[in-house]
Amino acid sequence: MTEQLQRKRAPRNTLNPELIVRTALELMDAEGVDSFGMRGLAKRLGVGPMALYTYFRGRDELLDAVRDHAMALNPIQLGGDTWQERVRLTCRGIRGMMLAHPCLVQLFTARPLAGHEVPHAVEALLSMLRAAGFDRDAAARAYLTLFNHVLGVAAWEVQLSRQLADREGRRQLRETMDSLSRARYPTLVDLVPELNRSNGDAQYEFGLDLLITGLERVLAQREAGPGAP
Amino acid sequence: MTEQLQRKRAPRNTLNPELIVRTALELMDAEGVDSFGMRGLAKRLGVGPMALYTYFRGRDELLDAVRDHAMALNPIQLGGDTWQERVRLTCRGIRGMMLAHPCLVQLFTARPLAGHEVPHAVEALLSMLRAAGFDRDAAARAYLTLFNHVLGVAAWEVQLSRQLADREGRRQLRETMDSLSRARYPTLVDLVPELNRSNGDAQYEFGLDLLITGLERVLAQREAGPGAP
DNA sequence: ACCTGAACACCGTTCAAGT
DNA sequence: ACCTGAACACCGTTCAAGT
Repeated sequence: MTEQLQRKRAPRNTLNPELIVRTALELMDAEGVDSFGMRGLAKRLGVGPMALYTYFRGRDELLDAVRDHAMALNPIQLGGDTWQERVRLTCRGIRGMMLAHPCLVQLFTARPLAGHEVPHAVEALLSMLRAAGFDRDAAARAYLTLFNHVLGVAAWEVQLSRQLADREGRRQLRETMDSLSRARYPTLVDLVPELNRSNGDAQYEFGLDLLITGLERVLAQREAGPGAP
Repeated sequence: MTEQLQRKRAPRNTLNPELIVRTALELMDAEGVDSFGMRGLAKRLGVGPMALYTYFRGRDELLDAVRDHAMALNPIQLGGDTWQERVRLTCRGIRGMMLAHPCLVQLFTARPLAGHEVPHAVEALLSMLRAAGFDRDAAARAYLTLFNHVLGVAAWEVQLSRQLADREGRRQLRETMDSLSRARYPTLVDLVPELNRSNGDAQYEFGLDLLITGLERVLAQREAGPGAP
């Protein structure tokens, strides 16, 4: 046995950036970004808290590294014949990325576009919108709207599933629903089943359909614009 | 002078729930929810940290109270002739509420619909969608999509303005923009001005127009649906 | 009831030190 | 270079106590 070498303290070269990032990603996906801490990560890795600071300047830098790593794991694939299909496929890729690693939605909302992996998806969306005929402003705004929808639906899903994960969360949710006054909020109380049942995929597709329909109209008006009154 | 009474310690009945909530709201709007702490609030109020626990069970309960209070300050007004106008006006009301108190967007994303003020806006949107002719599922999904858009655009705005507030944030943002490779991301680099200039109101209106256009089509298809192939 | 003070169990991070 | 240990300046919250 090599017990003597691994025993007790001073475990040599057990750490490296990738191992740290991978373990941090696991912890964040499991417990959420808020619950993630340097000390907890260090304990999980079997080292002292300060060992991590050899590889990362601090918590924020580690968060960025985790986000880039998670995004690189699920590269979005491009394709599609029409611009509608291309937009759908890219958005679906971004959505898949976020669902594969739920902590991504929190990391996105916490910090704006930093890091090196975000621009890839952005470039893809912007270029296909421009190629479809949207002008500079419309392309920028369309991209922001689309990304916002993907992020928002994923955030809702992740948060809901996290809340439903433990007893206390379920109790709290049920209490909120039960406390709604049917006299004051008849429509809301009536639609509680639909609001809860509204699972991620259906909700995502519904909103994306609305946006693409709207974008088609923007494009049609722009093409007919200069010629018509 | 009444110096003797107010001096040093034991300041009698200086605290009450409303004062606490109002002060907490100010702090959150100014510094952000993450930076807000019970100890800082207590110091601001000139009391010990534990004085707050006489009125609120803990930090989370106080956050909920602050959200309810902020929402009650800007009640959304209803009106409009067509369902499109009604939806626009209600969404604009929700947006105004969030812009008046930026911490609201963080409080919304942190916890789902708890509290007593959220349901009012939800009921308003759901009932006008139902009255417009949307079925139960479509009304629920349309509401979620609309609310998500309003929340997302506001969150983007708030976060950006907070980042632009201090020197370090501006430097970091500029660094991110400058580090983008024009060779890899030509469209993105080209549209950086449009993406940054894309201010809140224009971005908000753009996305809302897309959604309403999409909803009009859903409604048209539903009305023509049972009769047409 | 209303507020205080000390204390507990946490944080992220700095500093000096070990190998 | 790579990791440790003690320590600092923070948290939210519990507990016992004061008035």
